[in-house]
Amino acid sequence: MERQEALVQAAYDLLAERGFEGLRTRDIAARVGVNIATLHYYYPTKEKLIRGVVGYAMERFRTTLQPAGSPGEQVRAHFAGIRRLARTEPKLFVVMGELAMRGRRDRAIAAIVRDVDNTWQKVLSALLRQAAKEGAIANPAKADDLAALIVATLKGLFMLPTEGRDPKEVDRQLRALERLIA
Amino acid sequence: MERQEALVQAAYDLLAERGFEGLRTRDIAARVGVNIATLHYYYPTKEKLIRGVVGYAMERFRTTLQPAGSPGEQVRAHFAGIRRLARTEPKLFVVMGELAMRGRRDRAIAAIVRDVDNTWQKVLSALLRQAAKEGAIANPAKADDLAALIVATLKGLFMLPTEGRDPKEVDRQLRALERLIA
DNA sequence: CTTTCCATCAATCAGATGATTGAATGGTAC
DNA sequence: GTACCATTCAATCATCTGATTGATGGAAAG
Repeated sequence: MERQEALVQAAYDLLAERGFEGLRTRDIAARVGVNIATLHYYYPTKEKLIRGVVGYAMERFRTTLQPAGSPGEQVRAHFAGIRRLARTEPKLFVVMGELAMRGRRDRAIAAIVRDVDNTWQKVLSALLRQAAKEGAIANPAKADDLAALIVATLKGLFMLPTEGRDPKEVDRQLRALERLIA
Repeated sequence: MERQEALVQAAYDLLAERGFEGLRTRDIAARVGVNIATLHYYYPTKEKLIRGVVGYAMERFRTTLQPAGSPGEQVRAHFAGIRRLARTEPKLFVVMGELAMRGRRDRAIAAIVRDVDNTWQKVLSALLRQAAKEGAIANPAKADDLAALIVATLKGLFMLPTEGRDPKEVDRQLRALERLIA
C-alpha cells in the first residue's frame, strides 16, 4: 500500500481505538513502521492528515448509502445495510461519532458531516416516498421530517457507544423502528 | 461558592466548550482564578476532577427525568421537558455526549452512563405503558424496546451536534416522533 | 505568644507532543 | 560518473501538560 494511504488508514484505525483525545502522530507513524519525519513529509501537519481521514471515512460511508434491492423492500434493505455495516465495520461508526463531536469545534469538519447527513436524509426520504407510493408503508405526511428523524435514531443507535450491551437489543430496537414506520 | 464546587463547575463548562480533547487543568484553575497546585490540593489528579464532573452532570440530568404533569400527558410532557432542557442548558447535552463517547474507553464512566440510560429508558417505558392503558397511544407490543428506541432517538437528536441547523427542524422531528408513537 | 493546621502560591520537574533540520540512501536522467 | 530528485531517518527543538515541592500567610488551639 502507498505510504500516503497507509498513514490515513493507520490514523483512521487509531482514531477509532483512542478517539481524538488519544490520537498521536508518533503512534500513527509507528503503526505504519515509519519515522515521524516521513509522516510530516506527506502530511505537513496533523490537521492535514486528519482531513485525509475525514475524506476516507466519509467516502466509505457515502458509498454504502446507495439504494439496492427490490423497490418495495428498499427501506428495509437500507436498515439491513446499516446493521450489516455496523457489524462488519464497527470502526466506521466510531470514527463518524468522533467526527460528529469534533464538528462542534471545527467548521470544516462540521460542513462535511452536515453534507453527508443531508445526503443520507435525502436518500431515505426518497425511499420513504417510493415505499408509500407502493403501499409498503403508510403515507408519511412529511417524508423529510420522518427521514431526518430516522437518521437521528440510527445515529443514536450506532454512533453513540453501546458497548457492554447485548447486540440483540439493537436488533430488537431496529425492528421496533421498522414497526413504527410501517 | 466553595472552591471544590467552583472547580467542578469550571471543568464542566470547559468540557462543554472544548471537549475532552481540549480540557486542560491549567485552564480550569485559571477560570476559577486559582493556582494549579490549589486544584491538585482538592483533586489530586485530573481523573478525580473528571469524576466530579461526571457526578455533577449526571445528577443534573437525572433530576430532570422525574415525570410530571397529568397522567395521560406525561409522555408528551417528557418530550417537552427534554426540549426545554436542551434550550436552557445546552451544555448539559454537550457534556453528556462527551461522556458517552469517553465511555467507550473508560469502564467507570461507561457504567455510569449506562446506568443513567437504563433509568431513562425505564421511566419512559413506564410512561408508555400508562399512556397506553389510558388509551392516549396505541398499545405498544414491547414497551421496553420502544422506550429504548425513543431514548436512542433523543440522544441522536440532542447529544450529537446540530449546530448550523434551524432549531425548528428539531421541533418538527420531535413532532414527527410523537406522531409515530400515537 | 507560640504552635499547629489549612489553604494557597511561585517555581519547577519530567515526560509527552507536534514539528524541524540536516544528513544518508537509492533511483533516474544526461 | 555526475548531477538531481524523491524518500527516509536519527537527532533535536520548543512548547505543552499533569503533577510536585517548599515556602508563606493566616486562622484556630493551647
